[in-house]
Amino acid sequence: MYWLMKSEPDEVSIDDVLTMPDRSVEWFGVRNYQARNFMRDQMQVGDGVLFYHSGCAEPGVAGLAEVSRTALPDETQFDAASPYHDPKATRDNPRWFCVRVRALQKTPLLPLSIMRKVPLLQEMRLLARGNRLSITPVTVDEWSCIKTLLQAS
DNA sequence: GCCAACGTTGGC
DNA sequence: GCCAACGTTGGC
Repeated sequence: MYWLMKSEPDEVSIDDVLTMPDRSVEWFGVRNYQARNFMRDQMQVGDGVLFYHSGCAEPGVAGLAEVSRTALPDETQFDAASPYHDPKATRDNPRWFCVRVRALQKTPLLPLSIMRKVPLLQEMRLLARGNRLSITPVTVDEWSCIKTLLQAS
């Protein structure tokens, strides 16, 4: 399957991940049940990932990545010092899970503003009115379209 | 900084 | 189970 995963570049950018060991990072900090369920129940090793920068001056797809490990409990939920701490989570009954994501390459930025204008992308979950999900599925057609756009730029 | 949209919480 | 209040997301 294919996914789009949002990250704030001030927190973890595509450049950051490319400098990490194995060029990969735990996708910690997701605290939304729908996004959690995608990671826990559906994401498989090898799934394609559009690495999206959000909450920044120019939001958009900034790189290509892949799922490199299926979901495990998100350690930050147990860490009282973490902003992602969840007092209701226990080791025996974890609430939050995260996959590991390996960056493959940085790409020229494909801005959200451009994606909104591409006819083939109009049905993207990302573009749906009021969408706030930080992880959204991407269809095969959308994936192909975006890869073409990235190569063209 | 604003604010629309949505998710979660908690009283009832 | 309802729903008002509140908090968060995230583009602009």
